[in-house]
Amino acid sequence: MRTIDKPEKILATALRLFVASGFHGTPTSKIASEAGVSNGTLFHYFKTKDELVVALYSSIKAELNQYVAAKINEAEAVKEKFRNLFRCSVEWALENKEAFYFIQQFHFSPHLGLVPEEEIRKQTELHTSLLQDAWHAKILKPLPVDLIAALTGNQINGMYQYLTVHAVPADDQRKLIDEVFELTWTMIANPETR
Amino acid sequence: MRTIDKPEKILATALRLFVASGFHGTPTSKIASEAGVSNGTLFHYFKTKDELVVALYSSIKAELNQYVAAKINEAEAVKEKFRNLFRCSVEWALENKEAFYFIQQFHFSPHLGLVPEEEIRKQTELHTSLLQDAWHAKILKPLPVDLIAALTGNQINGMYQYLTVHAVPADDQRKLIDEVFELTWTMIANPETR
DNA sequence: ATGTTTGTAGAGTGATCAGTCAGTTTGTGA
DNA sequence: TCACAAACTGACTGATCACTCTACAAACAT
Repeated sequence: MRTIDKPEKILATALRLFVASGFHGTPTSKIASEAGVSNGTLFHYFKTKDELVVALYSSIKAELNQYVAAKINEAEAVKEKFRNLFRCSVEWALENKEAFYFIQQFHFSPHLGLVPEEEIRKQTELHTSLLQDAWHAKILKPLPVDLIAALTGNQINGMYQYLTVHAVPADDQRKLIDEVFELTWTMIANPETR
Repeated sequence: MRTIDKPEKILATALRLFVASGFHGTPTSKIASEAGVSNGTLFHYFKTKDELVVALYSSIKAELNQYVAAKINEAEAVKEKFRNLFRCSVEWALENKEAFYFIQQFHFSPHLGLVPEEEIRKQTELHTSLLQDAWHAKILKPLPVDLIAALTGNQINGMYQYLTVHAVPADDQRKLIDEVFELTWTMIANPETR
């Protein structure tokens, strides 16, 4: 039982290879060898390749959620919470480009259907509860909550996409992110409530 | 030379299967048989599987562009053009869900790198020229054009995502799309210019 | 008619890959 | 010290797949 972290090493290697060549494009044998484990070991920890893919998705989502949740709770006011959510998500995405890319890749793949309903709910709980609260407090425009969720989620994607293809100095980057957040907030916030 | 439209039949079948099972998840043999052609015929028209995937992407993009371009030119004012662009894109996506899903799937796959630079430019020409014009006329906020492009593009995705999971009556749908467009426009338009 | 090109078929092939298995090593508890 | 389990190995396998090849048929040209 020499293992320090074989499953994690496998997941990390799989992430790198999946992003480079796609799920089906990367053989399990390559994942195993590049992770420094044998073929058998990989299947010892993950019964099937699909299970590996899903496990990778879940672990990445969990990490992202943990990261964001911590920062959100630092804030008091709802708007601050949203700002932190926006900021953190973008920053995390920029610091974990492969992981963020993988999430999107996974989202547009048949593997998404393999994730149990309950897990999906858990993963989105943070966002939904925040949105629900804000909506009930009439802080948001009278639009469907799910629509607001979809729009804000995609604002993050847009911000991320721009910053990945256009290198921007760190200072300007922060400013830009906050600027775009303000635009987003104006878009979804009810101007009548203060 | 019995062919009526075998290449198109192949592309249509490939689209359906790719969306259902992913690129690598669908064998060329299945595409051929479900399209009603032989295995050899498929490779007669498309030298490799990758070429088929890229050809499918190009044809879909071309179709979308043609559809949108026609409607944009109906409008005079810049804002109307943007509105038509937004409306059409969402409507096309809803009427061609598989195709729109495929575009995204393709975008987050290694195949994207196989599309020649020039083709990509052609495909985005419509959007970029429209944005460039608006930006030079100072109609838009003083933000990088590419950022505005990324944000608006993702607004369309968000709108599409919401409407695919929440069935909405056609009338309400139109209203909602226009409402979200107004929000988007407020977000990117320079309030000082009329 | 005759040759040539183009379209179509489908059996065949070599390579690849997910997953297995029989066996070895390493740690653990009595 | 020994028994037992869990971790680990890598050769192996059966299936699958992208792509080829040979053969034939239809259209067209001369």
